[in-house]
Amino acid sequence: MMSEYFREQLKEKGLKVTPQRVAIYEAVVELKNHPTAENIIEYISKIHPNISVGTVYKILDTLVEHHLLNKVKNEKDVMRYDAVMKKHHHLYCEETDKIADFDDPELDHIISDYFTKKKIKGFKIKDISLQITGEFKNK
Amino acid sequence: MMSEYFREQLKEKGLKVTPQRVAIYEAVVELKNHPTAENIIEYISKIHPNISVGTVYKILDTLVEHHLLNKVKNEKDVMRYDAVMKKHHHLYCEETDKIADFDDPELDHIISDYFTKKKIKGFKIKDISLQITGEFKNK
DNA sequence: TTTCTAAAGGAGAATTATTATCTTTGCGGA
DNA sequence: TCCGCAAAGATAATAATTCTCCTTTAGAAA
Ligand SMILES: [Mn+2]
Ligand SMILES: [Mn+2]
Ligand SMILES: [Zn+2]
Ligand SMILES: [Zn+2]
Repeated sequence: MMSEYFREQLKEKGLKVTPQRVAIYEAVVELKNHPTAENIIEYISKIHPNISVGTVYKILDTLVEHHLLNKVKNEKDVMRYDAVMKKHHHLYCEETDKIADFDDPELDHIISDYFTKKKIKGFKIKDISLQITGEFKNK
Repeated sequence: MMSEYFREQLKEKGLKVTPQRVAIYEAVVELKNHPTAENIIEYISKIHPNISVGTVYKILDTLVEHHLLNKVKNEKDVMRYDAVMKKHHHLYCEETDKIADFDDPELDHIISDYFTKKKIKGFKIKDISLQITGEFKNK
């Protein structure tokens, strides 16, 4: 089972392993395209028909707080979630609302190199992420 | 008056020049830190005590649509606005919710160079922006 | 195993940000 | 100056999220 690691993580952080937490985490992993709370509810409603909307939000918050999930910025008024915890960038398609992961160590190296040489005065950088907007070519 | 340009722009785009539009635009320019609709309402309520909340949102939308303002992404559930239309990046402070502009043509050049050489398969890039999180050093 | 209890879930109300509707106002062309 | 339509105002509606309060349950302890 691929959620063994997740269960372990919950325990390590002193959080209870509940079927709801596991289902939500698995949903975020399964649902590509950085799902919304609504996407997650729809997805797991087959297994957990009675899961409460408030519970989903609460669990998402808890998991983000404990670094088991990430929130993904976007210009819409809906938060989206990501199970990929490794630092990475995002490709945004404005037309389709698709968000894809983009990982490029070479580029990261170039950028972090640049900022070790050229500091931003008055600002201590913790993290840099690229938002690449454009469109996915179908075919 | 510094909003002459703005008035001109409204006319060019066939939009009426109203005191509310001017006030909102000036508020976004004046209020540094990429204000929210609420910030804007508070700011202009001295001059326009009766401005309607819905009007503020509608005007902000209109101005964004006509490229006279920009929306700024952030992880909170409130949209923020920017009068700086030139492409630029943002410095985010998680602690204080401050968002500052960051402009660096040299860096932009390096990045766009990188992507002319190394394409992302299946994706047509329209724009790249950096989100730099960290903290502002107070003095 | 059974018991206990704090943590977590469920139901639904409340809140927040935003959008929509509908009426009134006023910008700006003629 | 007049007029029509775009835009503003008031307020209701919606959407996403959070809160409250009560019930359930994970998991530690007995
Ligand atoms: Mn909202
Ligand atoms: Mn919201
Ligand atoms: Zn991602
Ligand atoms: Zn800006």
